Amino acid sequence: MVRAQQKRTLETRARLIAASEEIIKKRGFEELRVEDVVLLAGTAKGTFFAHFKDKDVLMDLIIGGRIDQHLDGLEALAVPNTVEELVEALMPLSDFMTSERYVFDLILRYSGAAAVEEIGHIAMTFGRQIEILERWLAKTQFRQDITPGLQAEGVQAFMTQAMATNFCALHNTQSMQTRLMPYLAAWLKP
Amino acid sequence: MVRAQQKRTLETRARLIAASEEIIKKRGFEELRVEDVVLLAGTAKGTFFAHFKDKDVLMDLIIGGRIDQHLDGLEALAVPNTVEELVEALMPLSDFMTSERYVFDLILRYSGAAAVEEIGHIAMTFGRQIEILERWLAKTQFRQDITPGLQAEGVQAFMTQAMATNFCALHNTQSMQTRLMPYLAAWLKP
Amino acid sequence: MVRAQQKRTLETRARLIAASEEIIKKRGFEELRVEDVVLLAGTAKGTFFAHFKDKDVLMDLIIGGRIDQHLDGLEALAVPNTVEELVEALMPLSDFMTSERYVFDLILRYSGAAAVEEIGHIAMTFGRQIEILERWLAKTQFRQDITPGLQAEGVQAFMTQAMATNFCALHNTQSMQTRLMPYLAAWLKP
Amino acid sequence: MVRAQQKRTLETRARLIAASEEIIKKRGFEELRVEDVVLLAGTAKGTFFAHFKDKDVLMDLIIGGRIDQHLDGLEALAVPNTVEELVEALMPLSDFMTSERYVFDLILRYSGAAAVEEIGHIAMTFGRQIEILERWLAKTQFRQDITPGLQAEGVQAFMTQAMATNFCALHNTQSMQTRLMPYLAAWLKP
DNA sequence: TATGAATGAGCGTTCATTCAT
DNA sequence: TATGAATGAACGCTCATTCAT
Repeated sequence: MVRAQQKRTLETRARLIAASEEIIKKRGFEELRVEDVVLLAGTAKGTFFAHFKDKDVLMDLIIGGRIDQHLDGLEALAVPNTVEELVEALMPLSDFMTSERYVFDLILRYSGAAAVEEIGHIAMTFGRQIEILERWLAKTQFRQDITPGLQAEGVQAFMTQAMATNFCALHNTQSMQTRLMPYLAAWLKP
Repeated sequence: MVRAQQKRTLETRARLIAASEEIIKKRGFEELRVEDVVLLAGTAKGTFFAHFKDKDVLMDLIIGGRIDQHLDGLEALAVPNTVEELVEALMPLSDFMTSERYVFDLILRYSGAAAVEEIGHIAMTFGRQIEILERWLAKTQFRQDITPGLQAEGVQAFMTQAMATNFCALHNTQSMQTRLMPYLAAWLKP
Repeated sequence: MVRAQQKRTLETRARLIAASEEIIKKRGFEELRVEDVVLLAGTAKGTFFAHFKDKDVLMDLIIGGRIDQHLDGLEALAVPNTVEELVEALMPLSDFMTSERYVFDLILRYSGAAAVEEIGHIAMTFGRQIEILERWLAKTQFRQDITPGLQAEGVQAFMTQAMATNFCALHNTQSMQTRLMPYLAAWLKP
Repeated sequence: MVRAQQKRTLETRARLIAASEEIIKKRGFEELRVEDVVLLAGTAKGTFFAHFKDKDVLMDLIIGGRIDQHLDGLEALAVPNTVEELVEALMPLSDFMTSERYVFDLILRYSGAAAVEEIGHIAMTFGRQIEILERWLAKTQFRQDITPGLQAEGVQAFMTQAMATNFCALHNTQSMQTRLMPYLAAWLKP
């Protein structure tokens, strides 16, 4: 009973998400329209808003999912032993986060939640990213004077800084790696 | 004639800005509506757009102006000799930048310009802030292994990180100082 | 078994009605939402519609019930011998009918049914009101040139007129009595 | 300047109304959709709501206009000297008011305004109708014991009563005239 | 410059009602 | 009977921006 209904609910939800992914693949995140999603999913508009409080909740879900996939990728890697390897490892994630100005802005806005109960997918991934970096840094010989946790937060800070400059005409002539490297070298040097 | 017209033009512009400031004081940046501005300024809507390419230009102008005032304040200070003093000095600026989520988001978005000719007030203040920090750091004994410029960028990155966590329910139990201090201590330690 | 099920059915129905009355008491007729009713009654939405063809049937039931209570009150009274007494007697009913614009509109709409088999509670009360008035008027010396039935319909027409003006800013400075009196005096004068 | 702008405004408004009339002619009042109106008028949806607070304001305007046309027709007539003539004269108006259940309900709801400044077209026509009837009744020999104003209000009350029964399965076998006649005969008899 | 009506795309909402389980 | 997710057709709204005068 309950199980069957939950199944239908989950199916509808999956259809909405699948339709969204489809549209994003074709036209990008910024071009996603609720109208198009329900049309493609074959549901009513009201159904969309019964599943997602608003469009941003869906975006948070999908973008958070993508980031999580990248974090899965990171966890599958061997622990990087050099700053070069660290930067290299972070590139796919950074590429996704800067793939669209719209995406980057949305990530920044949702990276922190005003209330604990409002913490969404994207905010969670920020915590998870710190944990991964922390685990890595605990195993490296980079720096021993500060905790791996603090080191991890620093890496995140510099990564954000480097990504932000990606959208800036003054700096984006260099590749993300080239921008990120000196920061991390200076931050992590023993 | 020309002089008279220029005078009138400048007066209109000043009225629009004054009206905006008035509204911001009462209701905050996010609640500013062009409609209300022109109503209070006693002009037509079109006049607003004859003076400012779009609403964001006005925002950039006002927020950039506020940041500049804080930077003036920084320049009036003695060069900070400890991380504590540095953090202390940066607090008023950081307080303003985090006064509203809307303001913080807008600052981040405008901290870099997509095109060089589009560089606005806020983007300029980021450059200016780096210069001030660079000058300070050149005179301190914090760290000698990397350039003051790189050190300055790191301070900015950590400040952004600390400000972002301000809007996050998980971290904002601590004061900005408490959050910023460990970053800068670790980043600037000789 | 059948008996037991019927009992449960009646209980569910009673719970739905009780929940509705509760909500109406707190928020008024217009604010009643099926959603809230089933929530308070602890049933599913579908259950509501298993008991009432649509929301209006419930409204018709409740409002009709209230009107019937007022008609019971009328029947308990001595036959009014003057127009003043007649108006006085009708006040409680008129007060209820004009308690909410929404209620008045709904009563008007349901005072007649498009099909004979659709005649609901409210429509029945209109018939009953006519009968009561007719009985009264048959016993009075008001007017002998037209039938008590026609007199009754006229009283109803004027009562509606007076109630309608209750919602009109131009007329509602006077009390319902003051508005209704001249009509009935002129209509019933021998 | 002002004149020119007013002209454009009036033209747009006229286009919206004309489009609405067109749609009403084809599909009736109840089937009018804002979406269709702006499509046919060639304006943006926002323009509609800039001219009319909501759809009901437009309806009030159009229905009020139609009623006014009928009242113009009444004023062009010779003063009716018999109840038959009076009823006959009122038929076109009554026919329009009962042409759609939707229209009749809307008229009833808007016949009185909660606030003086909210008085709309329909409410005005009710006042105007009273004035016309009053003028007529002042010239007739119907009844001399009550004022023409009171007589007029009675006529309106009975007309409403007769129209309401039009939508009622129990009464609408008779024509409006047949229903209205006895009321007015009894009400206006000298 | 100044005017202000018009634009316009899309979001979010509403909520009684239906229907498959 | 009971369930509750899904429906669906508008409506209303937002509000920065444009453009003809």
